[in-house]
Amino acid sequence: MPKMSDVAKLAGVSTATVSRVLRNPDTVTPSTKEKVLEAINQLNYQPNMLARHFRRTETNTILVLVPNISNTVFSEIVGGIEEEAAQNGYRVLLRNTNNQLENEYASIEHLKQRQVDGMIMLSPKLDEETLIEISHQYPIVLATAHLETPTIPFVSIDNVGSSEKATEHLIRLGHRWVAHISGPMYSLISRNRYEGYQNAMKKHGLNPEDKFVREGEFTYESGYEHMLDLLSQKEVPTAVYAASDDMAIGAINAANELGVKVPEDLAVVGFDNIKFASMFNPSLTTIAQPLHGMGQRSMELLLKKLNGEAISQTEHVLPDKLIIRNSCGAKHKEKLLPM
Amino acid sequence: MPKMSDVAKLAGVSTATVSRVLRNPDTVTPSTKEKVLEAINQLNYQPNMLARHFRRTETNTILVLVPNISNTVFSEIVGGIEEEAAQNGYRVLLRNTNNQLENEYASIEHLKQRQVDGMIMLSPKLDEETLIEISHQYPIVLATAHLETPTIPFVSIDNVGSSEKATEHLIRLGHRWVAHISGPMYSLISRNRYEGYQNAMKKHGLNPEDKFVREGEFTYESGYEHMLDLLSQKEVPTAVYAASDDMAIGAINAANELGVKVPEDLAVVGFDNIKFASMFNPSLTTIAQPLHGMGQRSMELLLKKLNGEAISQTEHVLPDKLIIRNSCGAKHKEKLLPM
DNA sequence: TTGTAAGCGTTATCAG
DNA sequence: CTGATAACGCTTACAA
Repeated sequence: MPKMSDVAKLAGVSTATVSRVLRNPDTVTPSTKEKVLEAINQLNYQPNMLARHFRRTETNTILVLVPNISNTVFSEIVGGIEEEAAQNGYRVLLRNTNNQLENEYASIEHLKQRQVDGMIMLSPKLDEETLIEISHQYPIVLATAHLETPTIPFVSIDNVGSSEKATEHLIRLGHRWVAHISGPMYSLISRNRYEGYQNAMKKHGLNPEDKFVREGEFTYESGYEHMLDLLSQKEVPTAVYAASDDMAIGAINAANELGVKVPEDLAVVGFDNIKFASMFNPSLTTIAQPLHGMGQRSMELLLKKLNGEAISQTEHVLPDKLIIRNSCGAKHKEKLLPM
Repeated sequence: MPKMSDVAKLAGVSTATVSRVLRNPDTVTPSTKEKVLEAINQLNYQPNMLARHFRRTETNTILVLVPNISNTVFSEIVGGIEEEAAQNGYRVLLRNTNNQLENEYASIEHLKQRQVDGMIMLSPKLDEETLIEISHQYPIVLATAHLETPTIPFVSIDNVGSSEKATEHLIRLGHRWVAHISGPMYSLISRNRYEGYQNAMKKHGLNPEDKFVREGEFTYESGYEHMLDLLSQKEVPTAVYAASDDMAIGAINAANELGVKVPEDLAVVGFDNIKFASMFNPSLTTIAQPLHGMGQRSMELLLKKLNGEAISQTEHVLPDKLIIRNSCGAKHKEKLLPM
């Protein structure tokens, strides 16, 4: 494995010059640059990044913490991050936390030990205090996350508003008994989506009764179980808004299991617009987040942090969109109720 | 940021001793070890991994190349890898190739530049020659891949046999016109699965006609398109075996689109047992690969390579399983035809 | 514009 | 069992 001194020797220059050719080519005379490049070629020299990183205490690599790599929501965000990173000479490495808080915490080690220069956390589960503490020491950005006190840059959508929109869509289709299967309440996102649901209900003079609200875990299984439960009551909802597509699909399958037809007997709206949402039968009406754009924006913010630029705005709320497909029954109806 | 020399000074020992406490605690007297640990604690010292890695020319990190992080097949394999890696003090970083050959090739840089010690490639697209060349220089292992010449350790299932099993299952349900939507033929896996399909057909005296075979790309869209095409012919298959669940789901939706009921009018079998296979309507009959186990095994093999142990066996074929659900119609039939 | 030389923080070798 | 010291390969003042 040839080293820089080998190249220097062959080119008849000093290692300093070789280093300059590699990192500041403009500060070197074309003719010597030529010689050096030729030597590099001849020896098939590759800089030892371990040495370079050590010397410069930086890696040009960022870490993305993904709760669950099999969730298309996250993989699309990662796509946006990678694009922006590549354009700026950064590498992206992913770490799957498997939704384990401990893994999330453990990944700070990568930063502490300087394996990566910065980190983007997708839907972090760590408490706000801990996050702020980390952010105090290392460049981090959050995505699909929301903070009470936006001291750390984060990228998100308006979860309250989008939830309101989703719920209102069901109400305008004539439903009065709209149920909600929420995400876990320890997550601010879940609380926000719940809040949006409540807002919409109240706005239309409906009472968001406890018997129609269930706290799920964003998973298929929890959607399934809670729907079985909701449908086993004396009074049964005619519509349900689930805070994730996985839960919405679970809910639909539970309804089918009980002979309740979707969307005829039960209208369903999900959240996320995962890849499977359009493939499922019935196709899912859902809220789409601008995932790619969210990834890009997060990386832009992280780049600013890495370059020591000031970040004037920490709260980045991007626009979402209600995508109407078949599960809500809108395509069966002639028209919606007025707003 | 305290360094080792700070700890040494505080503990009244040399840096060599501190280093020993950290890496070979048994070679140090308990009492001095105590002192050192206390100093470490007091200073909240964290070793600088960049320096350590540089010095030792190793990172204790491996890279997993994933074609598509949103494919549950891969995420489960990664789960197995991570488990095995963690037990052996290794970190796992992922890199999404997005199915781009160029990204796959580019990721060799991580190895060249020593950012990681080794690599596991999931379903690599690079040609065998290139792979062997890489393997000659760096520790790599392949998973869900198959080589003509098994010079590189790889973990796989018996794609021919499992395909045969899937096709035969349809034949035993009484189908004679069984179509096959394959993966791309540049991939050996696809060719193997196609071979299995052919074997089963011939074994039962059926002619695997070209008009019933289509080359897809493992994607939902390709399954959808090819099924539309298959069903638009004069003679129409009554069963289809798709080489991936994504394609099988696409095929089912295409059939539905044309008013062809699954499984009543068309029996479908997929491959992979992705998470959605059981959630879909109808639930998918499919071949399940022991994904977690495959991940584990790949990491075991990579560990051997990293430790310089000899690998006696390079070909690792794990057992698969046919999972019978609703899409094949077996649950409607009284009994299967004899083998 | 180029070269010299001093580190970066850790580990490994060799004495003691 | 412990300490002194020389690397590891690269970058970067500083000097020429």
